[in-house]
Amino acid sequence: MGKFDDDECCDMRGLLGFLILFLLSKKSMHGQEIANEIAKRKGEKPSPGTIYPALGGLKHSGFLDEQKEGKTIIYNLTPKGKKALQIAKRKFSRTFSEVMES
Amino acid sequence: MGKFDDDECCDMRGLLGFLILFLLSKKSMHGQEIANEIAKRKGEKPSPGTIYPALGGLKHSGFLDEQKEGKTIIYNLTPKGKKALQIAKRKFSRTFSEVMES
DNA sequence: AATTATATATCGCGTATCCAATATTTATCA
DNA sequence: TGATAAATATTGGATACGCGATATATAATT
Repeated sequence: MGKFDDDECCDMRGLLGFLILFLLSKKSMHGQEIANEIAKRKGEKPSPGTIYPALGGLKHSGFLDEQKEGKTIIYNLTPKGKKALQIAKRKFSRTFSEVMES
Repeated sequence: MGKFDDDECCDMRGLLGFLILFLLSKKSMHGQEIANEIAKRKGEKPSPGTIYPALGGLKHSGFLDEQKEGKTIIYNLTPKGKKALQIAKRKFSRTFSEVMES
């Protein structure tokens, strides 16, 4: 039936890769840290089946590199990732800048 | 086979419904006007197969009502739509507020 | 009235997104 | 060492997203 419940619209899918790149641009982190940062912002923690494929995709595209550290894997932005983030940020800002104000 | 080309990341899918609600909160519009507003921001005009189903979904969820005016259909936010937008805007801002600054 | 243009509607398709469940690896602790 | 916990990885499935193509309705033009 209805795509949305009650007074909830817009499940805010998408932009996960973008958000990950942004978070990593501020601080290198491992997967669980990233998931927790996202949880702080969106209210829901992405499941393992969400976060790790997303990280894998970004890595596969050359935007991230890894640095294994015992049990965890620290992700960093590559230069290509930084460039991609800049481009995406411009597009994001053009699209949504007005939304923020109010 | 990489999901992203070259230095493009994050195709910015999603949030179309949210963007439509936001645009309609500023001004009642018909479908093509909305599509053009989105084109101005995102750089690409959503196709008919994108915009009309999106509008239909929002209407079906009770967030919009229509007002037929000759050839066009003017969409307005319902009270429920306004409320949903407020909720979504809070979530959006919590998630992405830091991205804007820089 | 016939043609053309514009707005809206719908269908089929491919892909992305995300989750739940499960498995695997590595660390820590009893 | 053996058990537990944490981080990562993978798989399968449901849903959403968005496009292209096509179809319909209404308006404007001739």
